[in-house]
Amino acid sequence: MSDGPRTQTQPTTDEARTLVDSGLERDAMVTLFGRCTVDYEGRAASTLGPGDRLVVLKPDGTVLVHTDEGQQPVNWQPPGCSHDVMTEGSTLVVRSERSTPEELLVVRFERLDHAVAYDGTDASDLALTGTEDDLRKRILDEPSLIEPGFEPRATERDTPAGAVDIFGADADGAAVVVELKRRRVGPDAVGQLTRYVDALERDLHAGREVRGVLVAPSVTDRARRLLAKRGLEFVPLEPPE
Amino acid sequence: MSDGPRTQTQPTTDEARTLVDSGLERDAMVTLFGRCTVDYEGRAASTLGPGDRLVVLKPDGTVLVHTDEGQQPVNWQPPGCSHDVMTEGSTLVVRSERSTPEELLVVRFERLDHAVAYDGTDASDLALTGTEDDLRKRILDEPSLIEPGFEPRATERDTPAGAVDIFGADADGAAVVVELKRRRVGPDAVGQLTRYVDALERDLHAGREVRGVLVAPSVTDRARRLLAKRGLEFVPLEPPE
DNA sequence: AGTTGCATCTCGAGC
DNA sequence: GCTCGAGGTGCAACT
Repeated sequence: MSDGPRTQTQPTTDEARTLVDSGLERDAMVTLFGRCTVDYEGRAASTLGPGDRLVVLKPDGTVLVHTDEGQQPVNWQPPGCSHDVMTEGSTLVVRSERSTPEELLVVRFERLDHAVAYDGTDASDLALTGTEDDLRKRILDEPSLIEPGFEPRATERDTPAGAVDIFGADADGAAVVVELKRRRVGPDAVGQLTRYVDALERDLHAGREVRGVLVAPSVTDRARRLLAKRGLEFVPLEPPE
Repeated sequence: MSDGPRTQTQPTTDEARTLVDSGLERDAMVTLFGRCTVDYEGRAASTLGPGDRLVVLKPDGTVLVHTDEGQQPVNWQPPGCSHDVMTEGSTLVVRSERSTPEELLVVRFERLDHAVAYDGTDASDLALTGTEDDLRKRILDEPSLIEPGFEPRATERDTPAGAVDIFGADADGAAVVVELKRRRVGPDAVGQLTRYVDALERDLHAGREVRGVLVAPSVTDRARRLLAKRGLEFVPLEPPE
């Protein structure tokens, strides 16, 4: 059963520090809301002036600093950090640090409105459909979706340029490289397919043609032009469901 | 100044619905915590069984569903959605919907532990250094970092394959394409540079050599081999700060 | 609204 | 630990 969350409204810094410390100690998720500044240094470096934000501390070492806009946190720290909460006078300070790479995030609360520690468990896994893997299964199940006579020979076949999604042969026995994308593609996907085709043409007997087929729901104009210039093909196909 | 957040512990569904509705009405950030299931359908589709999660609703239409692990939300909705909160018996239900593309997220709370509406403002912008743009400025400031005699002629020069980061000439007057990356690069960056070099070699007088230079802190083995095979060059350089 | 490429991308799988 | 590519990527800039 649940006790409900430990919550404090307009707490003193000492009260809040205790709530955060004990919360993280027992693997709770902790949220803080108030006016704060944020400094980050690591792979890049940033500063953020004062503003009202929601700060989420997870027991796995994650930190998220969310403003009232946008899906992405304005600042963050990935899982694996060690959180450290302290007081500097009447200021609550959260330091989250990790190594490899060395990164430090510091949040300083000029004003703290609210602190909560949430205890909970989550045993469920997300079930997601409509991925590139679903598209691959669809093709392996019905190879003629690529073209009549297409025969898959390998998935994730390795080349000096990386792993090919599907490698196979056409009705004439020619090698075919298939690159899959779950959504409309641009020039980057053409570059990827090009790399694979080039690598296999060098790997296999010189002179043997290797066909390259891009499979996606659709392509942009520029991508279509690049495909044509490189002699590559496009098959429109969507992931199932 | 601040009244402090409106907060409810173990609220009834009606109480919570009112708090969420009025909170979003006045552009507050709203958080809910409890045992819930999540269903999503749009660019893909997903289901998530019951578990304890933190749900964040932003006034710009963002939804975030966070478990106690990971930096990324297990489910979400981007800005621009319209939130709808309702009750199904004793169950609180949040529906967030948008168009282009058509997407729907539904969160159903079997048990609701806590609801908060946070009022706040944030006028500060993030100041970030160490980006690719900083690296570009560094090179334009001191072109000899590429090589003695290098002269930048254009940034973001357009080609049929996309825009080139820096286009210039070497001491002999030969065309040089520079591709910048703020961090260690793999085969994808080589493919990108290859596309640009190929495009420019066709655009400029045939026969004129176009050099391709990848600028990054470092490259992977595979990327280095691909560079060599394509006759491209690498200059190790990091963004400033 | 569509395109293009960056991102402190994150994440998982493979090695 | 590093490498590589997918992602419901998000996001800004530009057309």
